[in-house]
Parts: sequence; C-alpha cells; structure tokens
Amino acid sequence: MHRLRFAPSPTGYLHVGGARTALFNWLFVKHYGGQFLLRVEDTDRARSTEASTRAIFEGLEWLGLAWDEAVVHQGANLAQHRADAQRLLERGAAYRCFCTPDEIEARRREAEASGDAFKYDRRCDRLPADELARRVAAGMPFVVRFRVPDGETSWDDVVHGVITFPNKDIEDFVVLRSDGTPIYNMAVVSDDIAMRITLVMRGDDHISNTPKQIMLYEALGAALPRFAHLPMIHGVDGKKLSKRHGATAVGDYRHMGILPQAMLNFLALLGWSPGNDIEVMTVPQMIELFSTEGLSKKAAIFDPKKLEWMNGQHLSLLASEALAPLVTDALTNAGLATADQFTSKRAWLIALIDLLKVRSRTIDDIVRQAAPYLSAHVSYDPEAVAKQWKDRPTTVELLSSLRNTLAAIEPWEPPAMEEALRTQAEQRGVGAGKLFQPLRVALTGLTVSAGIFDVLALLGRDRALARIDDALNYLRS
RNA sequence: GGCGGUAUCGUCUAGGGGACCAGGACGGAGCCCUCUCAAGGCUCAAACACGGGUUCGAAUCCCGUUACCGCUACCA
Repeated sequence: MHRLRFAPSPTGYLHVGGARTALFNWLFVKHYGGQFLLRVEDTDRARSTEASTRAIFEGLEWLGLAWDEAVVHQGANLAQHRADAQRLLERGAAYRCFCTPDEIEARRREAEASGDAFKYDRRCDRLPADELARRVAAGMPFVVRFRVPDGETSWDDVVHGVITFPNKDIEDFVVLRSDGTPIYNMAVVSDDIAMRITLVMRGDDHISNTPKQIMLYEALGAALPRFAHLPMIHGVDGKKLSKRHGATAVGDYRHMGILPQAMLNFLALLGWSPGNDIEVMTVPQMIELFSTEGLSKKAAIFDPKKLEWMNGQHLSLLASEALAPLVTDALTNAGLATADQFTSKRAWLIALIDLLKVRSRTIDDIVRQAAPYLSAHVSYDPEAVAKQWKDRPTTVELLSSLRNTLAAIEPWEPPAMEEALRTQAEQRGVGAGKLFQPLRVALTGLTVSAGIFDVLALLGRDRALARIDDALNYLRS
C-alpha cells in the first residue's frame, strides 16, 4: 500500500507550489491507491504560526485535497527524533561534536579566504576516549553529527532516474542541536519512518537533502522509501515565485473567483502532462489519467493568463445551478445583492448566470457584469453615451419609438422581440445594430452586454421600459 | 567556488533513433459567425541552447560548453 505525505512548514499561506506538490501526492494516491497524509513541519518555532497552519488547512480543503488519518505535527514528535538520534549515537553512526558555532564559523571563513570549500574536519570524532568521557561528564554542550560513510549514495528517482552523490562531498552534518532539538533532515527521516511513508514526493529543491536522508535511513536500519522530485514553479521572470509576482497563495485565487477544479487542473499541467493533447480535465479525469510517466523534470513558469482561460473552461463546464451558490456569495460580498433576494427568483438567477458565464473567466467577472441586472438604475458609461447617443434628438426619437414597440410586444419573449425590432429596423431602412446599440446603452449603460433580447427578457418588461424612460429623461435634460 | 539538477515556440507542453521541413494549448495577429462583448470555428507568426561524437539516420543516445535553478546552516 502506498503511503505519501505532504509536509508543508506553516510559515505562510498555502503557496501554489506547495499546492501543486500536495496535488501530485494526492493524485498519486487516488490513482494508484494508498493514503495521503499531512504533516505540518512546525519545528521552526520562530517562523511557524498557528494562523499559517490554519491557512494551509483551508487551502487544502478549498482545493478538495482531503488527507487521510490525523494531521501529524512534527513538533510533537521531538522525543522520537531525539531517540532516533540517540540510536545513531549508540550504533556509532554519529558522534558528539563539541565545536562551537563560533569556532566552526571562524574555520569556514578561513577556508573560504584561502579559496577552499569548507567541510567539517571531523576533529571531534578523533577525540580520545578519556577526553570524550571527561567532556561528557563535565556537561560540555555538544551537537550530534552524523558520520558520513565512504562511498557514494544514489537512488532511482521516480522523475529523474538514477541520481548519485559522492559521499566525500557531503560533510558530517548535524542531526541534533546542542539544545537537543533535531535538525530538519533528522526530523523528516524520523517522521517518515514513523509514518511508514513509501514514496517521498516533494520539490526538487530537496534533491541535495536526499543523500543525507538516505544515509540516515540506512544507519537507522529502516527500509528506504522511493523518492520523486518534482520540478519547481517559477514566476513570469523565471525566478522563484514570490510576492513580487503578485498572487502566489491559493487563497488569492479563490478570492479572485477562480474555481478550485480549475486551479487543480492548471496546477496539474505544471509539471505533468497526460499526453494526447488533453488540457481541460475534471478532477475524476485527472485521477484517472494521472501517471508518474507524465511527470516533467523542468521547472515551469506560472502563467496567470492560462489559469484564467482554464477557469473559463471550467466555468462553462459547470451547470449554472452548481455555480449559483458561488455567484450569490460573491454578489453578496460585493454588496450587489443579498442571498435571500434570490430565494424567490432562483430561475431568474440561473438565467442570469447562463447569460454571463460564457463571457466570464472568473466568478468575479460574472459579478462585474451582473450589476445592470440587479440595480434599480444604471449609470451611463461616458464613452457609451458619446458613441451611441451622439445625436440626442435622434436618439430620443428612436428610443421613444422603441419603447412603444416594446410596450406592445406579446408575449415578452425573445422571438417576439426580435421580430418586432427587426421589422422596425427594416422600416427605418437601417441595420439592426443601429437600434440595438443605443437601446443597449439605455438598458445597461454599456456598449457591451449579452444579446439584446436576452437582456430585455431578463430585465422584464416593466424594468426595461423604466430604463428607457430613465434614458429619455437623461437625454432630455 | 564545490556538488547536484534542468535545457523543444514568449509561456505550459507532445515527442522516448526514421511516422517531425517538430504536434496541441495559453497568449498574439487575422478571418468567419454576429445586434455589441464573449464563446465557438478557421488561418497565420512563433521552438529542438551551442559544439562534438555514436548511427545509414538524432529533438530523441553519449560527451563537453553555455545558461538557468537548487543545495552547500546548531533554517525548513
């Protein structure tokens, strides 16, 4: 049984890069079977916050990436980490190092000054037994260093294939600080063993940690998991994604009106390809199609434009009924409507969404376009007025005439409207657009909207006529 | 600096020796549809980093170079 885990450190919001890593872990488990676990790596007390932990949970929940079993808090496993480090010491795989940070730093500077790469010289490992005993007895502070064995360390990475590191390039790294707390690599390995993780899938910035971790597994006598190192996600400038690139937290996109399934679909395509030129997928399709074969090695650049397009695709994939709650929420938040406003007008709301979603890429786009249909009056876009109501007397005459025609239409439905209005255009010897555009401005205040008959239908006869009256008043004043 | 990783259109990618004068998608340009805006359809511009090999044949394999990224902490 596969057991994978997503292990974010709660030092900020759920980042798109983290979300993508979580997604691939989740997809793997959903496709191949197994458990998807969540571990919060909160051992950096200085940077970890409760708020961040909550934000990560919320982000994952919003995306629908549900985890199995209870969340593991790394900070709670300190005793286990320490015990594992102690075992390392007992087995002779690690040793006590009494060098102080200042001493190490001084030697490092010295080495750099002479152009050499610094590597801990293992001097404390050569301490005579009696001296070692004396220092321990005297209670001298020490860190525990792992004694890197000779040879080389390699593994068959699921995405990169075989990667090999000569051990001589790895120094005896610290596994336990002088205060007895574990260093990252120790904590990770200890936890992954305890959680019985079978596949460690994470960002490829961890590639160089991997040989150290493998050595730890081996020294601890634990079975090795497999490793899969996913490529990073960069900003448009090719640099590591940061706040400078604008929205990088998944929550930001949620608030911009992006659908979670679109976010997932977009993220999935960053570093993975199902092949066959498939792009737009539902979540079940992604699970079905997911394969480690399609994983890419190359860092990808986050393109918000394509995300928006993707969202538009998912918007049209979704039934307006399903969109309704999201739209009402957004409308409410925008102060354009109240939820109970729609309880009696559900069919009307659905019709409105039908009209708007095809010309929207986000929920927010829908909200922006909804204003003319919800408010009592419209405000006229100056450019629209300038362009479509250029000659006021003519426009007044036209709108008045249109008003009369509209008032007599029966039933109040698009086919009847279309016939009446087109007939009128013919009688006037002008193209239909000459009527529709000025009318559109009267109805919506804008030169762009859904088809004019749909707008009329949605507005209802009374409001449509009232809008025309408003326009007439405006034009005469 | 050392070590590791990566390298196909601006971007995401297909491609795993001949099917490729390199396919799809986003974005861009244009056309069609059309009451406007979208959506949709069609068309165009746009890439195998460079240099050596291997091979009858390389985007695909190997080696260098270059560029970029990551790690190089008593951070995670």
